[in-house]
Amino acid sequence: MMFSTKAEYGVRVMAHLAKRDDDAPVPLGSIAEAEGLPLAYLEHLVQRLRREGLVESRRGARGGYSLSRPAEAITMAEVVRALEGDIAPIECISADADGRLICARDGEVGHEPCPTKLLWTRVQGSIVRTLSDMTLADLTRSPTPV
Amino acid sequence: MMFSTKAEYGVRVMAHLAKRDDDAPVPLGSIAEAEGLPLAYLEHLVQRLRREGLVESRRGARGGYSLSRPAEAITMAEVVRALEGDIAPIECISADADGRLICARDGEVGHEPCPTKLLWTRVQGSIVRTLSDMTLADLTRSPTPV
DNA sequence: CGTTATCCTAGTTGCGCGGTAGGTATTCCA
DNA sequence: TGGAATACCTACCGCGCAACTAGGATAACG
Repeated sequence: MMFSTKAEYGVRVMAHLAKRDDDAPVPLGSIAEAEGLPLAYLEHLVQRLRREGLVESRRGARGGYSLSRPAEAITMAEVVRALEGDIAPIECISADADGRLICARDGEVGHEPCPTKLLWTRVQGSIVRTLSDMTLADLTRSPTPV
Repeated sequence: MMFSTKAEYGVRVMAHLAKRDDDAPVPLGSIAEAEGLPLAYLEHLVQRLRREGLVESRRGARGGYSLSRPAEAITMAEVVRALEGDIAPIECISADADGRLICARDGEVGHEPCPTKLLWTRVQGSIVRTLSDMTLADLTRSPTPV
């Protein structure tokens, strides 16, 4: 597998929130119970989502979490990136500030650019593209139209 | 990162072999030295490639490895799958014998199919598609035409 | 004030990645 | 015919990180 359970669980939490799009916050405990996931662990994940501005929290009794934007305005690329960090197929590929892809192996051995760079940048591009083309709202519009 | 160094190193070995497409086998030691990678580790990786029929070996002095097919006939999907195992974005998504994608969470909680399945199957599809559309020969045709 | 919740910091545990080590089998060449 | 040179095989290992758990502090509501 390529993404960890951070992405798996975190996406399920977001999908859960997207279904209840009334503004009332949902306590994480009820999500954990409904999804069968450990609450203490979800707390870590949802903090990442909050720091990236994808969810808002209300503390105290009758508190909980809610989406900070309508589901149509949240791309899955944002969600996954918040949970997993930068999306790169392998270690040596990363994006600089401008989003341009750089390969750590380039110029390492002295001669031409790393021949495998082409492969990994294409893979990276296709992953990011499909994640960016999909919003949270698309997840709620099941049952799965493939 | 999503793929381990198995894929990274293994692809580099294959790319190395693709450049020398004269039929003489290349000893792994020379590849390890040229690429700056540990020989003993590469031996494990190249065994996976051999068991999947992607490379052929000749033992003994003047032995080594060579591609078992022309580079144009080896897709990167085959290479990566030989090295990493089945390609799945997360644990709960896997392919059955017919290549149909199944989600381990489906029907787990009792109600509707897992709403996140749509996301992960799309990601899986896009990864496999880009890996399948590319052959080893494409890697040798650098310098990187993006 | 007590209950319900988020928030924060620290552990803990198991496992798999990224190797090493050492030996055996096979083939070429002088 | 006997080394070299190579592939092949099995076993082992250390360390980092994923996947949690624990326990408390803080805040809001009734």
